[in-house]
Amino acid sequence: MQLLFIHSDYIEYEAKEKTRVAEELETASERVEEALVVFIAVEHEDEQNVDYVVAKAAEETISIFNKVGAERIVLYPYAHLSSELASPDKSVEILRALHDNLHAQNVEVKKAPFGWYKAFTLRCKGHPLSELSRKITVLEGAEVGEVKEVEAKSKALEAEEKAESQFFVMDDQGTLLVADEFDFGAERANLRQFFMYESEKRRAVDKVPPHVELMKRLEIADYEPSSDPGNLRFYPKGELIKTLLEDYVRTTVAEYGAAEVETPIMYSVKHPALKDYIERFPARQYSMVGKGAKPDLFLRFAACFGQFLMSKDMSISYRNMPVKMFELAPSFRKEKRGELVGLRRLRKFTMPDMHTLCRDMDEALNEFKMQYELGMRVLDSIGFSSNDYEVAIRFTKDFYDANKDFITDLVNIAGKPVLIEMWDQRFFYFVLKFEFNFVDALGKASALSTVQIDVENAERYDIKYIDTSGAEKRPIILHCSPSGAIERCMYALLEKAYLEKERGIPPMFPLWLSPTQVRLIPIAERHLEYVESVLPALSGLRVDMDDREETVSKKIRDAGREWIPYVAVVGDKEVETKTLSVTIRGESHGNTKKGNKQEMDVLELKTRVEQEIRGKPFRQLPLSNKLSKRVKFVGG
RNA sequence: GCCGCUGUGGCUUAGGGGUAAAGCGGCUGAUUCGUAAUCAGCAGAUCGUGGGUUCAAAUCCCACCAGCGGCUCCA
Repeated sequence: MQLLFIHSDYIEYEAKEKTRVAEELETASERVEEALVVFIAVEHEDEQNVDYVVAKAAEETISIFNKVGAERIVLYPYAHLSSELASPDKSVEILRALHDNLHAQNVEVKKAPFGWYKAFTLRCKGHPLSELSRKITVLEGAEVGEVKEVEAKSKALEAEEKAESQFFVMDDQGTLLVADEFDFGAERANLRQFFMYESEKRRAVDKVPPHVELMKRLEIADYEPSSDPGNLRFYPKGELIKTLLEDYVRTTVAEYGAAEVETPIMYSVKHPALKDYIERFPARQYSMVGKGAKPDLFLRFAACFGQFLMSKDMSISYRNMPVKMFELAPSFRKEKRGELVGLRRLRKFTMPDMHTLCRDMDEALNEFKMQYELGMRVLDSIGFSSNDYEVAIRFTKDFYDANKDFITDLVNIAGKPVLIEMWDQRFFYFVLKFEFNFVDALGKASALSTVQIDVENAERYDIKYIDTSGAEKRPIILHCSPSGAIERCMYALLEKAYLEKERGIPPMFPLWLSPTQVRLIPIAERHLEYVESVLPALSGLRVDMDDREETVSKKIRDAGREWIPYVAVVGDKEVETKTLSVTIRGESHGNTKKGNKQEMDVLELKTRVEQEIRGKPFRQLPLSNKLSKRVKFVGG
C-alpha cells in the first residue's frame, strides 16, 4: 500500500465522472478544513493480508496525525501512486476497513469516493512534516516471500477461544467420569500421561528426544540446514522405510475402497472457500507470491481442498455413495519454529488423506466406525499394538446427547479407557473426531490415526449429490488419515524402540520395515565365496553381507547397532554342513542382550522370514549388499 | 514468532584472550579372526556465518543462521 500524507489548510473535492469501478456516492463534493489528507493506493500484494495492512496503515496514519496536530483525516483513494493495484473490490474493502478502524479510534475521518474522476484543490501547510509518504509492505523478499504474521484472529479462532471444553475418561463399561477424578493407577499411567499432556499442554523436558539421535545414527533422516527448518533429508534407509509405509497405507486404503487421486500442492489464496481455512491459521501458511498480477499461491496443508474442489465438479448419485477418495499427500505447514523436533513435527510431511462423502449422518457414523477399526488395523500392522497408543474421542455436547450409544460402542472397540473431550459448541467444521495418540519417551503426545465428521465443508465447497427423490443434497464428509503422517509413524517407531530398549528389550523395527532383514557375516576371507553363493537363495529378502576386513566381534556389534533382525555367521563349520548360525534379535530373552541363536539351513531361514513379512509390501535394499562397498551417510 | 541454552576435523566431545586436544570414522600396513569395539602409523579443523573490541579472538561483544528446550498451538 502506498500512502501520501499532506497536512492541509483545506481540501476541496468534487466527484465529476464515474469510472467502471465507481462506488456509490455519499456526497458529490466536500470541503474539509485542517485535515491530514491521506492519498492511498491499495496494491495487489495487500490482498494477501488485509487485516495486517489495515492495522498498519491505521497505525501510521494516527502516528502522523498526532505528530502534525491535524484536526481530522481525509482518506483519498489515489490509484496513481502505484502500478500494481489491487482489485477494485478489495481496494474498497480495505479503504472502508481503514476508515472504520480510524473512526473507532475517535478520530474524525472522511473518505473521498472511490472510482470517480474528481476535481480537487488542496492547500498544503508547507511545514517540514506536512508532506510525508509511506509504503506498507506485506512481503519480505522479492519473488518468494512470506506473509508477515498478523495478530488478527479469524471468526473461527475467536469461536474456538470461546468454546469451553471438558475432559472425561470413559471406561470400557461406558461410564463417563470427569478426567480429574478418574483413578488411572499404574495400569493406565500412559493414559494419564496423555491426559496431562492434553490438559496442561506442557511438560518440562531437558532432553533431546531420543528419536532424533536415532534417526541420524541409523541413517534414516537428518536436518537440512539449507532448506527451511522442518524440511528434512531422507537417506536411503529412511526413504526405504518411508516408501514401505506409504506402499502399505496405499494398498490398505485401496482395499477399503478408496480411489487414489492426485491434486495440486498449491492453490490460490483468492478462492473464497479456502479463505476460512487460511484465516484460521494465518501464520501457518507457506505462501508463494507471484509477480505482478499473477495469482498468489500457498502450499496446501492437507489434501482437503484438492479433493473437495474435485468433488464439487463430480456428479454423484446416492447409489454411488459412500464415495471415497485417497491421496498420499505431501503437505506443508509453516509450524512455529519451537515446535519442530526431529520427525515428530515437520513443515513438510506426507499425509495419507482420505475423504468419504456420505449420504447422511447414519451412513457417516457407519463409515466412521469402519475407519476407526481401519486405523487400529493399520497401526497394528505398522507395529503399534493398542498398548502403544491412547485413544481420544472428541465431540460437541449436542452430538453426544444424540449419539451416546455410538460413543460407548467406540470405547468398547478400543477395549480400554479412552480420553473424552467434550465441547459446549461447535467451533470448527467437525462434530466428532477421534485420534490414536502415541506418547513418547518424554511424555509428549502426538496423533497418529484420526477421523473427523465434517458437517460444514460440503456447503462451503458446494458439494452435492442427488438423493432418491431426485433432490440435491449436501453430503457429510469424513476426513481420515488411517496412519497419520508417514514421518510421524517413523518417529513413533523410533521412540517405541527406544522405550523398549529402556525396558531391556533390544530395539528394532518390525521385520518388514527393517532395511536389512538378514545379514551374513563370514568369519574369514575364505568364507566369502560360500556366503556369496548363498545370496541368490535368499532373493526376495533384503540381505547383505559384511565383507569388511574386521573381526567377527566387530561385525556382530555393528549388526546389532543397526538393529538387524537376523544375523547369520558363516565359518568353516557352516560351509561344511551347508547351514547358517543365525542369531534372532527379536527372540532375545531374559536380561541378556544377545539374541536367540539357532542353526538352520538357508531355506529354513528364508521361509521363516517370508512368513513373518507375508502380506506386507516389499522393496529391495537400495544399497550395495556388500558392506565394504557401502558409503556412510552419517559419520560415527 | 517470542524467551533461554547450545554450535570446535566426517561424527561425538574436551579446552575457553597468546593461533587447537582426544575417541570414533577415513586411509596405509600388520592380523584371517567363532558372536557386542585387533594392533600400529598417517591424513584431516582459520572452532556455525558475518561484523566489532584487542598488540592478539575458537575464547569477549553485536547481528544472522541452525539445533535443543520453554511459551503458544497443531486444519
